[in-house]
Amino acid sequence: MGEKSVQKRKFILETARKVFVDKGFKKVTMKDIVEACEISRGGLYLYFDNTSQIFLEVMKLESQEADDVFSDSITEDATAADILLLFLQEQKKELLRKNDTLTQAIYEFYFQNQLGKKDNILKRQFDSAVKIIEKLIETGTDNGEFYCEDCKGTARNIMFVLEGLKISAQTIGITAEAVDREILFILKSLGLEG
Amino acid sequence: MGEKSVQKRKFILETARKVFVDKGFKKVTMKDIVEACEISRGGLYLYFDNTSQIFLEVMKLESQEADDVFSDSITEDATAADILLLFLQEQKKELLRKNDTLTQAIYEFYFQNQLGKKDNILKRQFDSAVKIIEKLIETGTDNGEFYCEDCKGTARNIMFVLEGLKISAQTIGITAEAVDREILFILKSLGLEG
Amino acid sequence: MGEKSVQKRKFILETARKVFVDKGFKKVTMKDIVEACEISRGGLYLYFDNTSQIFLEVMKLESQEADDVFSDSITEDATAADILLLFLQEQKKELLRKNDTLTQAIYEFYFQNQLGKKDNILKRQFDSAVKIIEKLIETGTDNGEFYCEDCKGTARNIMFVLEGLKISAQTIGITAEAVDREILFILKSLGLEG
Amino acid sequence: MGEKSVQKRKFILETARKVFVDKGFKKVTMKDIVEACEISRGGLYLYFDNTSQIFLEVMKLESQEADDVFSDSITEDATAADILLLFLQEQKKELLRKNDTLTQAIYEFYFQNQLGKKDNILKRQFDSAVKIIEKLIETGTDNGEFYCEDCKGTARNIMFVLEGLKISAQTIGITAEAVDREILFILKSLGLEG
DNA sequence: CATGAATGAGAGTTCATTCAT
DNA sequence: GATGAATGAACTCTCATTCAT
Repeated sequence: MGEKSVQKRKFILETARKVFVDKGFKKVTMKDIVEACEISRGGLYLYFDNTSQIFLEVMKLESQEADDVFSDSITEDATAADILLLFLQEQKKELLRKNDTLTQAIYEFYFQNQLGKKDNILKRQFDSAVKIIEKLIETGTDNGEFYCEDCKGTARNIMFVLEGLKISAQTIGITAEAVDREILFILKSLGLEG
Repeated sequence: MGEKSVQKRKFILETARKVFVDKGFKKVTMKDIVEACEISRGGLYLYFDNTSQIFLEVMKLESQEADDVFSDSITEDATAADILLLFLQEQKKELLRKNDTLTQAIYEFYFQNQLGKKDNILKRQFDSAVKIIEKLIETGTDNGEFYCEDCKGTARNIMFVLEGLKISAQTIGITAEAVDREILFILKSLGLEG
Repeated sequence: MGEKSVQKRKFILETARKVFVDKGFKKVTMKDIVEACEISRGGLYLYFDNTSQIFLEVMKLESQEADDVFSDSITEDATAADILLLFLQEQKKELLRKNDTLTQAIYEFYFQNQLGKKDNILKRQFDSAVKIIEKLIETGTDNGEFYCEDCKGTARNIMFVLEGLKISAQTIGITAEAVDREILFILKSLGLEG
Repeated sequence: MGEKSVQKRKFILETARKVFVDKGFKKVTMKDIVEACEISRGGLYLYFDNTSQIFLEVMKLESQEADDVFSDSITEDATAADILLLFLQEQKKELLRKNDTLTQAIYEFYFQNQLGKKDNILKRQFDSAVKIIEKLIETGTDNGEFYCEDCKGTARNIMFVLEGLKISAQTIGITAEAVDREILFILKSLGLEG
């Protein structure tokens, strides 16, 4: 595949992302993507076979970029509490951002595609997030910033709460205040005052 | 609509439930339900106009039955801790029951139908569950069974964790052990040993 | 058929008439009529087999009533010119009455049902109208009210103009002024000043 | 849409025309046209959305061709009487041509689609025909070919008679002799002997 | 006589996918 | 590589008509 096609491939994925954000996963047809990209019907098939394949690639791109953002935000002189707070604020932003998230599409995708454990990007992301938070809490506890008996358990608890908030945001709706309340609850349980 | 059709209506809803359990919400067509019920194409339309309507009715039935089960389990001589434990065990069972749950379909349904706050059964259920748990924790705290500073906050936290577990079960998959671990974590935070 | 069924039959025809006025002929389904009559689906079939049959009967009723109205209007002391004028005014009213006419339905019906010459109520009505007008003109000419060389030809001409106005009213639309203009033109050609 | 599809588009319209001639307007389904064209179900939808759209285009084509025929027939040395006679003979042919006319379909179409005054091809055609006839009669009167007091009125009268004949041909049926009779009547009223 | 549940044919419409150019 | 016309399967929905009660 030449330089040109790499460009086009990327263009398709970026455009498709918008479509998925708008419509979720299942509702999106190859036709939708063709039209959004303003390419030919057959043209899309030169690059991708179906919407699942496209979506997987979109998620790959997405998670790379997310990682980059996260890495950047960890600076030398930030305390564990700072970073945890930052992380939670990021999550809050994501949660409440109704109109520029793949969240719904991702859930739908995993509903449809029971890919088991392999290739489950979502699971990898969840597990790695747990580890990072655990590390943070450990560090913070060692520094005397937090108080925590079961760091791993707490990390997991935090992640499940966040998942719960995320899905609630998509189904029953959730206010900024409700998110704040939950974050505060977490912080208090770590002995912080938010 | 006579006695007979009430029966048939119920039969359709029960059959449709199975279809939704199998396929989620979006994938289900009127044709799927027609075939599952072994009735005629037009016959289904005598009772329901579209899959959304059917699904709403299925959920209504479902939540009535769930309420019944729950009410029954609250006996005179059960302690708050007993009931809370029972509730969590029920949730665990539901969580792990992969092949007989509407969970996925429900999520999909609410993705598609942004019904706002009215008619959102899910929200009503969530809120009422929070209240019940709060009450339980209060009672338990008064009785000296638990220790808890912020009963409402804890109740909410529990529910969000459960939501997080539920969606995780549907997307990244979750083991019985993982659920136990989270339940234990909750109980410990209440000063119980599970 | 008992007294009761005769009543019901008539009720159905009267209700069906309204439906045909509203929707024309082709668009009307047995279901439409069932619903308008608020009777059972099967019930309608006890009286009529299809919409064509119903429509024919509606027309029969209609033409009986129209004849009655017309007969009544011919009084002893009316001049030929009076009666002709009256007839033309009646036609004008009918033409412009957009929302209580079977006209459209009748045309549609005859489009669909090429019943040849037998049973063609429309043709019978047309021919008899020509005869009546011819008679009127003859009488009027004898009385010196009109001037006319070819009475039969004039009568036919008048009827075709009226047909042309009727169909135009249903297709390209027509104003009261346009109808008046045509009536005046006819009267002038008879040596009258309208 | 390339060169090729323009051809196909035209092919579809021509084939659809035959279907409309056969069946009128309302009865015609997309399926009918698909089958007549021997193309695929989806194929037709690439070109047209529904039968109304197709019919409008068929009429457009039709009226273009009709205009061409008419223009051709007006030669340098023809007298007004010649042209008027020719026009009436054309109309007669059209009237009596039972099996190759869109007439019925056109009426049905305008029954269904109360397009008001805009886009009403029929009205435009009627009005323009009136003007042409008026001009002819004026010219003929100036030349001493005809005698006529109210040229515009006469032109309108002729057109309404023709409309009346046209609809009568479709509903009550009409013979060649009847048409001749009416044409003769018109010509006589212009002082011609036909 | 009357009801209305039930059936099944058939119309409209949309897309994934292919393939000649 | 790229196009977009073409196909056909699949879905939704509506009714005429029948028939057990």
